[in-house]
Amino acid sequence: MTTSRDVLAMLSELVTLTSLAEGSPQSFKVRAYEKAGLALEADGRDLTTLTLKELVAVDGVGKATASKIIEFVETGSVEKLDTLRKEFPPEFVELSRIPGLGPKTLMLVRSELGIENVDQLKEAIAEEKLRTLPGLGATSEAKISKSIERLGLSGKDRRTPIADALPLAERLVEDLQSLPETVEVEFCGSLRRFSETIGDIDITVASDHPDVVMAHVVQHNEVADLVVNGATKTSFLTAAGLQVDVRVVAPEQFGAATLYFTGSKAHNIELRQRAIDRGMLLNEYGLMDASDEEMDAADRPVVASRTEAEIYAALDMEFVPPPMREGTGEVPAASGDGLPELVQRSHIKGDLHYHTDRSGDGRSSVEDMVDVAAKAGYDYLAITDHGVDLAINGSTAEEMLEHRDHIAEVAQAHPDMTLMWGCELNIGKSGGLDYDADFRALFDYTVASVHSHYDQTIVEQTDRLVAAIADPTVNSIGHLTGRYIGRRPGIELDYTVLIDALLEYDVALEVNGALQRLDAASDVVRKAVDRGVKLVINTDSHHVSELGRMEYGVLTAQRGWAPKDLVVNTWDRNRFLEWANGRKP
DNA sequence: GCCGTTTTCGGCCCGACTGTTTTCAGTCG
Repeated sequence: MTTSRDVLAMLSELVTLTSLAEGSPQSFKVRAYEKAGLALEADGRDLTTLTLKELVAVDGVGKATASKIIEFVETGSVEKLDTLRKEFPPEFVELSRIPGLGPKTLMLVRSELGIENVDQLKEAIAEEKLRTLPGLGATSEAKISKSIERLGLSGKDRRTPIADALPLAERLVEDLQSLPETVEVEFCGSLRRFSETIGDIDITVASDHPDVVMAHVVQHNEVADLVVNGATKTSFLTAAGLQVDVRVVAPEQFGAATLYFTGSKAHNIELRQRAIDRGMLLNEYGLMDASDEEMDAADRPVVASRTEAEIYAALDMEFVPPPMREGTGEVPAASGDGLPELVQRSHIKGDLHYHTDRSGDGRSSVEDMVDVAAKAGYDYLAITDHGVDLAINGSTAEEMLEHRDHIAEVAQAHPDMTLMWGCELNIGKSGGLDYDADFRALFDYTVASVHSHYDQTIVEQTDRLVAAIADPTVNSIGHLTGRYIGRRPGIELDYTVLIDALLEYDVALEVNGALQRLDAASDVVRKAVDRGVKLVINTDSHHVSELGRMEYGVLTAQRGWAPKDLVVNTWDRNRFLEWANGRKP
């Protein structure tokens, strides 16, 4: 059966192969496919059910792309794609993954040397044949040779989980900040947009002394291999094969630079188009008045450049928070009807998925966990240690009752905070939950989550979740798919059915702030938000050091366009408690 | 391939770095 994901994969392959055929990834045809793919992904509807007319109605999708999608859904293949596949077999396409080897050079080595795969390319390099081609020399040959060696270890399509990239980026920013010549530093790119996997780390430095900053970067102990080293830009690979790009700009250009390097590419293109429509030019150095076309680019009067906020304002737009900058409707929204009132970290009034050492995997005492929550300024807190079904980590009914008394004691020391005795229920293979229904009903608050049986069909998994959602003792669904980003994919679900159930039973969907999880994922959050599903942002803390995850959960929710009012733990205490008690049998 | 207060053609975001040239093409983001 063809799915939306298959359609998007088909378009993605069309992008790859067409950029070879056109000789440039910047070709307008390639960009058109790319744009159509992004637009359809953001659309969220089941692409296999849309008519030609409905497809063409999507901004960025024309008749040609729409016809290909219909052809694909009806026949399982696309003639144009089949033709391209014959021209560019997989082993040849594999060559395009080599960094530094673009479509032009690729077609040159194919036509001149008959190279069709990596082995033949290696052979040609060994025989020093590449350097004989026009535009190439011994240096290029050596560079390509090196790129082949690290193929798969680094480069174009290797993604790093955010949990690995964020700590490194924070260390690098801190290090660069310590230079006296540095005015400001920020990591940008997909990391700042809080994408769950990162292609490379982009760092923008504001300084009047780019030479000092570049010299400092080159000698940094994280540098395993220098890729690029210019006057204002240095790129290097870490020992783990992650690429880091550092760019230096003048302090008065910092806003334009961070805006540009944060992207996304699609967001930037829309902003630049908006600038052009207003007789201006937007690049990484600023927003310039371009009404005098004769004028040298360098002489154009700067309209805004110091901060991102000034640039958005000069483009007659609301400020767009980085997590929303994906080119999925945020530019028109920020220029017209307005962005939603996004949830912010400062709105959060409580954590509702929170462990203590009552759980086998908890590592801090009730006293300490409650203490740090109180210091974080929360009005309410649900202690949700594991239920009995999670054998190693869970607690029996008797242990849970003792735990309740313990929590009540600790609560006396925190009169300003409502402390709830809760539970993280385990969703069994077919949707069963811990204890019996009467006992479950005793808890002040529950979060139900999947911890096992990851290998069932999408229908079985969806049924299992719906069964849990329908149970009147369940307040929320925790880490929806059980994924670990980059390590374990998580269960597959029918989101239409899932969202219907969440709405019907008024159960909140968790956005789990653990960096390895960020579950529900931002695209699922956006689907849920569109339908008005209630959300809850939690840390799933198991230790007093993990409360910072709330920020990560908030950023993920922002990527899903989550408005404050749909997030139940932004509500004041009475409103929240009324909702939480609403389902009690 | 897509799009249209210049609507069926002629535009389409913008710049740094590198290696090869000696003014620029290719690649990348």
